Amino acid sequence: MDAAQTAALHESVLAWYDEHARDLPWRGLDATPWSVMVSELMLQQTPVVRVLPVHAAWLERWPTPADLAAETTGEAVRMWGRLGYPRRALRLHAAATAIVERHGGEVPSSYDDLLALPGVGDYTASAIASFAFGKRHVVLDTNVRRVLARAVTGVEFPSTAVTRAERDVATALLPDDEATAATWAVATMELGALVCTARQPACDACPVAGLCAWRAAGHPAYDGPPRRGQAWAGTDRQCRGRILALARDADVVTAAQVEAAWPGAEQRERCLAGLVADGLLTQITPGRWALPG
DNA sequence: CATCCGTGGCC
DNA sequence: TGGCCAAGGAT
Repeated sequence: MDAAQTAALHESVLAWYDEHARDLPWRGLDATPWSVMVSELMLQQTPVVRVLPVHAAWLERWPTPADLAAETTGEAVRMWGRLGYPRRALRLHAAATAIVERHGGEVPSSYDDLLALPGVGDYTASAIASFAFGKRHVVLDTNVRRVLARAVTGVEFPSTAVTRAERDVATALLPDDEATAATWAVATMELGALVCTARQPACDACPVAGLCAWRAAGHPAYDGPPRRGQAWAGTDRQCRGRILALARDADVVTAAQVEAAWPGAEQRERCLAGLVADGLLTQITPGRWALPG
């Protein structure tokens, strides 16, 4: 993609975002870095509509990292509700503690400091630095990867893992100006979330349809390696979810309740032990468990 | 690098 | 109906 095409791509996406961006709470002018950080952890593998109410309740109860750090991890897990992957609640709590200990209670602004926090990987560190602090970073999430795969590379879906070539493409497209780069990051994500979707891309409504390599090639079908879906029925994840749901909804969970929730004894015991090992559950007395206090 | 880790909605 | 997907991270 040459300089003129890159400029056209920037202009089209940024103009589209200016017009169509959703008014999400963590994007408001009054949104704190902590609000942005909480949203990013919650949004990992979780749809926006499900995050909205939990994010609001979370910020209401714990407006700063110090507020959360002063709480028990069990309360964080309970507040997490049914967002899924509850270890994220533990990581957010641990991150809040680290922020208090290492950063005076303020969410750090540098990529490296963010990356060092629990639950913060490359994507989340880049996203917080970019969205909360206006810094210039390549923000490669599933949406951006799909947009670039289609518009630039001309394939329907990106590879399973981020490749060097893919990162090079994203880096080459990142606007030089810091503020513009930050807007570009959120704008390309939004385009992937609202228009260039995985299942039914709305090419008719796409601001870069005229520049899209995948569309120009006639929307060739994906021909890469099969993208494995995650099994669910009968897995440890389902079993763990059942058990933890009991603990969220009560002060104490008994062995009888756990047995009623999952028939297989071996798997049940393994998952129970796993939840305790992960810090999601505490054994109070033999046969009785609760969220960590 | 492959696998594990929740949950719910959609076509 | 069930596979697929949703702002990934840790190991």
